Amino acid sequence: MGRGRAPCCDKSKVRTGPWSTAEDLRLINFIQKHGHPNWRALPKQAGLLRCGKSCRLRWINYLRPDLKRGNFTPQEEETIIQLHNTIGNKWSKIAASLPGRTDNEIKNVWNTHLKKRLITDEANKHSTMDDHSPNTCSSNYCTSSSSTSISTSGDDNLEILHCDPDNSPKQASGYSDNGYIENIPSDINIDIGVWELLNSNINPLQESNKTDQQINSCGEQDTNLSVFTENNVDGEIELSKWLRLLENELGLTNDDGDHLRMDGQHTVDQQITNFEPEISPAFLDYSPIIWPSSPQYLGD
DNA sequence: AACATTTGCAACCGCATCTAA
DNA sequence: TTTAGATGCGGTTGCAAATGT
Repeated sequence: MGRGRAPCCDKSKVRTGPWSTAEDLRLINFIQKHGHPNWRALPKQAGLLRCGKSCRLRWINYLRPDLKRGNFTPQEEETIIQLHNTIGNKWSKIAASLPGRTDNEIKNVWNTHLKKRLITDEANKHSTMDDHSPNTCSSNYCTSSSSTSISTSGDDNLEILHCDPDNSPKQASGYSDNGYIENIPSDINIDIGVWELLNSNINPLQESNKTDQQINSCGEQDTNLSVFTENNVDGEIELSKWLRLLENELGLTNDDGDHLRMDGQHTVDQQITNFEPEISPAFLDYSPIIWPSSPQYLGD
């Protein structure tokens, strides 16, 4: 161990920053097909202009199908507090005790909520000892500035992965200055679509006249992306077609099938098109998926 | 309404550790 | 056993959204 550390990649040749929908789909597609035996080689094999570490992080923290989403339950928070009290900042160890949660997520929750809450509770305890006033700040996420209570539903907020309009993302904003879309309409729910599409049972290309249902944000129409299977020899072609369907759903193409930026302008990204011309440059560049993973995107 | 500040979290960085040749 | 590359991990940062003034 302890060799001189070689750069993990040539930073000038990789993309950084938020992942686009197409990048996510391409990563998902590749891992579904091939797994991830070698993260370093994966970006090139998958046609992604990303560092292997970035791909790994994206998959582990965001795209893995077994991830839980939504707020932490009081039980989970209690587990984190107890384990942190025992082993400290061993986030991966703590995450191992919380199935579906990532070390990064736990770290963020600790730093943004739990640590502050413990400090507040400690302060309250001391003040209570002074004036014997009841501690009214026992609810979760009750910080000094607000009292956003979290859902305590028994199914750990898994409802957000289904078609619950009340829990759909209220807004997802991108970076208009960089060409990212300004807003994703809340009724698109791309977050739901991806995994439901991946897990569903009807080949979209055999059922191509059912586009509306296939890419339906609610995923109520069962679909099967056979493009994601090893056995499909035309997988890449089918994937391209499927991505086009998805682009249509997202409004990334016009009626003629031309690729559009979300602002309606045509666009070309030569770097990306060099990899796979079938994939819309607009799609690769201008549509970051915003998953409903954070309380701010959830309904009241 | 406009601006400033705070919050929350995805993503990045770099060191530690693991693994295979 | 040594070495180099790959992966894991924890700290930190950047930025959009939320909130306050």
